[in-house]
Amino acid sequence: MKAKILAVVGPTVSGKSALAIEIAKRFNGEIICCDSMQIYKQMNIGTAKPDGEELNSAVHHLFDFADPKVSFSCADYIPLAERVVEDILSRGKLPIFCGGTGLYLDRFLSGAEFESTEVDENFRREMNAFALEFGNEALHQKLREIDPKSADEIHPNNVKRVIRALEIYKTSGRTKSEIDRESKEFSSKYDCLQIGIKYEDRELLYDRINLRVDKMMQAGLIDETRKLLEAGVFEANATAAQAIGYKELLSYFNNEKTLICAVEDLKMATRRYAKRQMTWFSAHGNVNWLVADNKNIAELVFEAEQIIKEFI
RNA sequence: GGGGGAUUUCCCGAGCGGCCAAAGGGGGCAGACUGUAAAUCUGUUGUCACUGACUUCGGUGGUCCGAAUCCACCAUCCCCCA
Repeated sequence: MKAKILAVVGPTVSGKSALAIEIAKRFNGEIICCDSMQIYKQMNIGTAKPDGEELNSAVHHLFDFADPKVSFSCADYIPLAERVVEDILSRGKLPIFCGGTGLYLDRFLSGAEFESTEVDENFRREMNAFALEFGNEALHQKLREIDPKSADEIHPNNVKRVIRALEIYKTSGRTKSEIDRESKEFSSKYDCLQIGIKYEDRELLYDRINLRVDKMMQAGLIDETRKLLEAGVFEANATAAQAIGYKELLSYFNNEKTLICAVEDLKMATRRYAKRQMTWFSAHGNVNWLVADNKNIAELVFEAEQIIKEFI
């Protein structure tokens, strides 16, 4: 019998955090961050991290602990999440993943053991230079020679992925497609019920995004960005520097854009992100969708409760 | 009052007689995603009965076998001279 766990997923701004807290209260649960950006310290406003009051209303794990200057990846996340889940289960509580980073959850639930394929920054730089000089197709051809299956699956223009596939071969001596195939043989140690929040009316979701961004600005996103800038987060080229919110405001600091334009960019980037998340979640995992249009939190909680009761 | 330049598909912007439903970019929409994922990449974007037809390039009328492209007038905007 596999241990039962929960995950609250969905696009940004859909109300996952609030729902997860209510579920935690009702089912003796503890929340685990499944968001690639809320894990970082010093990034509170821009990542819409749960605030003090929310953090007090349920136990939260893996939020606000990583140094934004240090690169953190999915690979780092998995073992940490594993440890936290086991800890929560050992205390007889219900682990509840909450967050919009579909890849992290997906990789965690796959149960696959990770190969010790390392990151090789020099190799990445070298390959990038190669692609710049000889073209994306030439780089892709290199991949085709060692791993035709991956070459078929990765578009030549997706240089980042092509390089990663090459890097896997270089550091592990095995091809990406081989490792992928083996990883499929693993199955999850957990029985995870995924609850998703979605808005059928896109306008509604986009209105929420715009409102949230305006609130972030009022709450001091500019100052928070300035502090990250001064701390050198953006030069570090770390994962945290990719976070939506800060990088858009950078063009304002550099006098490339007016503040109004930068904020518009931020809203747009958030909308696109939300769309990518919806695409991901509708294609991965078995999500039980709750339609949030015109519903208040109490109604959503009630619907979620029904589904969870049946699951548990 | 006189002279010059503009007006293109949701936006910016190429085109300057046929190969134009109209380059390119942005945005929109859809999708992919297995150790960088709030990242990266792909497709699509006038309408339809969609290997073809129809309507579009400020407006109206011309020239021509044929016009977004040439001419005339009108409208709006910009610049220069007074």
